Formats: sequence, structure tokens, C-alpha cells
Amino acid sequence: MFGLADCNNFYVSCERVFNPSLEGKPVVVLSNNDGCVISRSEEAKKLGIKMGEPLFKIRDLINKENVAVYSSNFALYGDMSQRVMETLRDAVPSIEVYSVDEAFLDLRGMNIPDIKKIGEKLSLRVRKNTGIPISVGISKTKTLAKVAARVAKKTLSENGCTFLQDEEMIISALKNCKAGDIWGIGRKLSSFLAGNRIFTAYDLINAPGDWVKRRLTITGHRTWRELRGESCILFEEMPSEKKQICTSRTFPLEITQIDELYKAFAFFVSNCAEKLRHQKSVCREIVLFLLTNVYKESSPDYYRSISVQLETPTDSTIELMKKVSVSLEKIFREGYSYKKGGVILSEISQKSETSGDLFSPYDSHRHSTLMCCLDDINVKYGKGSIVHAAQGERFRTGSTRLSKRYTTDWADIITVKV
DNA sequence: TCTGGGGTCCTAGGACCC
DNA sequence: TCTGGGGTCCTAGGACCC
Repeated sequence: MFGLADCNNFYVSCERVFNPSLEGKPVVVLSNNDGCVISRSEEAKKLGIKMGEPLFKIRDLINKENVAVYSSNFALYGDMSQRVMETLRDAVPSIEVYSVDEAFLDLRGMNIPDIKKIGEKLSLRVRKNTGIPISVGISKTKTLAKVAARVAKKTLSENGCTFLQDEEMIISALKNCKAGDIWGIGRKLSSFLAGNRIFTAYDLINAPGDWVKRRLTITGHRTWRELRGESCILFEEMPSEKKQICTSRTFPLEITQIDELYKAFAFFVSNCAEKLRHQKSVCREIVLFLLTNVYKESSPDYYRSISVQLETPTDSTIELMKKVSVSLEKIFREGYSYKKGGVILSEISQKSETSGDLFSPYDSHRHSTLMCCLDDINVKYGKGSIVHAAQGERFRTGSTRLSKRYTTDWADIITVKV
């Protein structure tokens, strides 16, 4: 058996932990620059606020219904996520952290009564330790556990857990699961399926396997098998290394000057390189991309990207930054207003498995030592405590309704009023 | 006026090899 | 008229996830 623990309305729930007066009220959390809605409380969902909806389109509704609005506070959510994961890790033999708010639970080899016991207690335990409400789904495969977790979330069962144990329960859950709600079936595939009179997960499992394989490819066939109770998606306890690392941002204001852009790209690359070093890897390729505002019809669109191969794989921010300054000049065109940009590192490999370049003008050992020192300082004193001069002042997005970093900054620790 | 930021995997088609 | 059989690698584009 596999389980899935899924935090309910995660970002909103994090805000509520530190501001319990939000309980029972409509709350939303916004993306960077306060652009779109990315998390909604049940009350906000009931008001008809959609996922990904731009804030400016729902201003009136928010004022009228008194919706609490928060900028995204990723420092807080990341830390709360870790606390949830620790509690889960404590409670079951093994977990796979699937996303910031979800983890699969490996319950293989456990007997049914024990699984039931875990399922019943898990959400209470997470709630008690972290304040975050979760839903738990348990069944024979990861995909079925996903289905079960949806049932748990919808039915709001008192212990927050749904265990799809026998055939009968599974069938009934699949009949109530829309095809588009299946893990791995997105918008395109669900409309394709609907065209073939497949509307629910139950319809899908009754479709012929070879047809599924031909039309939905091998991944869709895997989903089909999983829904039929055959486990074929691996449980991965160790997070695998990233094959690609990206940092990109929409700028709060449009940028026209190259030196302003350079500061942003200096931030992008150093942020990427930090992630790269964190997983003890090096990269052999760096891509820069830059674009104007795609929503604005009055001004011309411009999109360009450039990719640079490195002679020697590296994890040094300094070396990467030199490539950035040259490349940026190549893709920059005067006369456009830029709205978004980013850096992607790829061709990633293990640093320990890479040999250096004997003739490199850089002393890679000294670079490594310097980068290591820099990372340590930023861990100890907080992200962005020390940056490369090229970044200028700290890169900011235009978030205006930010809550405090209650759990990661001593200055923001919560005050209790008596 | 105002529209996020990360990722992964698969396939088709072309270029090339023998 | 009829035109082999087996591969690899790369890229772009499209699908999916949170």
C-alpha cells in the first residue's frame, strides 16, 4: 500500500497558523509581484475565485467580500513544509517528498490494521505538530493514493484520511473521479478522452490497454495500469538531482536599460549557481532568456534566448557571471521594455565525477573555497546576506502584503499578547 | 494600470552511422 | 513497377506536475 499526504490549501494554511483570526474567512495568497492567486481557502473557492486568476480582475470581489490577501512568503512556506515532512517521516517507514505540500508514504510490507491506525492518526499528528491541516489517501498504487486523497479532501472525513482498501471501494471512487482529475491526465488529454466517451477514471480503466498505449503513449498506459491496481510508478525516497536549474522573474516594473537588466541577471545566475552547488553538481551550459510584456498589445513583442557552452563544467558564480555579461549584450535590443527574464543551467553532472581543466585561467580550487564560504555565510546569516557586487541592491519583487518570517528570522518571531 | 515560478518526460523527425 | 535493416543522437514541441 502507498499513501499520499497532501496539505490542504497549503500557503493559506501557513498564514492561518500564525494568524488564527483568518480561520473561517476567505483568504488568498498571491504569486510574485502580487500578480495571480496561487492559493485559496475553501471560503475563497466558494466565492468563485479561480486558481491563477489575476488579482486586478477580482479587486471588486475582494473588497466586497472582505477577502484577506497575502503576498507569497516562500521563506515561511518552505520552513513549514519541512516541519510537516519531518512529522510524516517520523510516523511512517519511508516518505517521498513530492512537492512543497505533498509526500508519498511507503506502507509496503505493513499489515492492514497498522495502516489503518497510521491513517487515522496522521493528520491529527501533523495538525498538532505544525498547525497545518492535511488530507491522507491510502491505496494500492501511488495513482490510487492520489485518488483517495482527493476523496479525503472532498468528504472532509473527521480524521482526514481515506483508505481505498478493497475492489468495491476503489471502483466506487473511480466512478466519482473525473478523468481530468486523475494524476497525469491534464487538460488536453481529458478533452481527448471526453471525445472518446471516457469521462471518469472508471471509464478509463475499462478502455482497452492497447488503445490506451497507442493514444496516450507509455505514460498514459502507466496511469491506466496504476488505476487498475498494478503499481508501476516507482517510489523514490531520495530526491533525484535536478537536470536543469532555472531562476526567472517577472519584473515589477518594465526595464529598458541594460545595466538594470544586468543586475537582475546577476541575481538569476547567482541564485541558480547556489542551487547547483547545493546539490553538489556542476553545469556545462547556461541559457539566458529575455522577453517583453506578452499581455501588452500596444507594444511590440520581443523574445530572445541565448545558450552558451562552457569549456569546463563549473559551479562558480564568478565564472558563470562572466558568461552572463557577454551573452546579455548579445540578446539585448535597445528600444524595448523588458518584463521578464531568467537563467537556466543545464548539462548538469556530479561535481565529484568531473575533472577540471589543467589550462583554465581560473583557479577552480580557490573558486570552490570562496563559493563554499559564501554559501555558508548565507546559510548562517540568511539568504542574500552576502551577494556579488554585480547584483547591486537585493533583487526584489513588488510584493506588498507580505507576512513575517515567523519561523526563520529571530526578528520576526511571533509576539503573544496577554 | 495590474497576469508566477519552478520542474519532468515523451515523441516525431531529421541527421548521421554501418 | 520494384528500392534494406538496423542503430544513435539531437532538437523542438507538446504534454504533464506542483
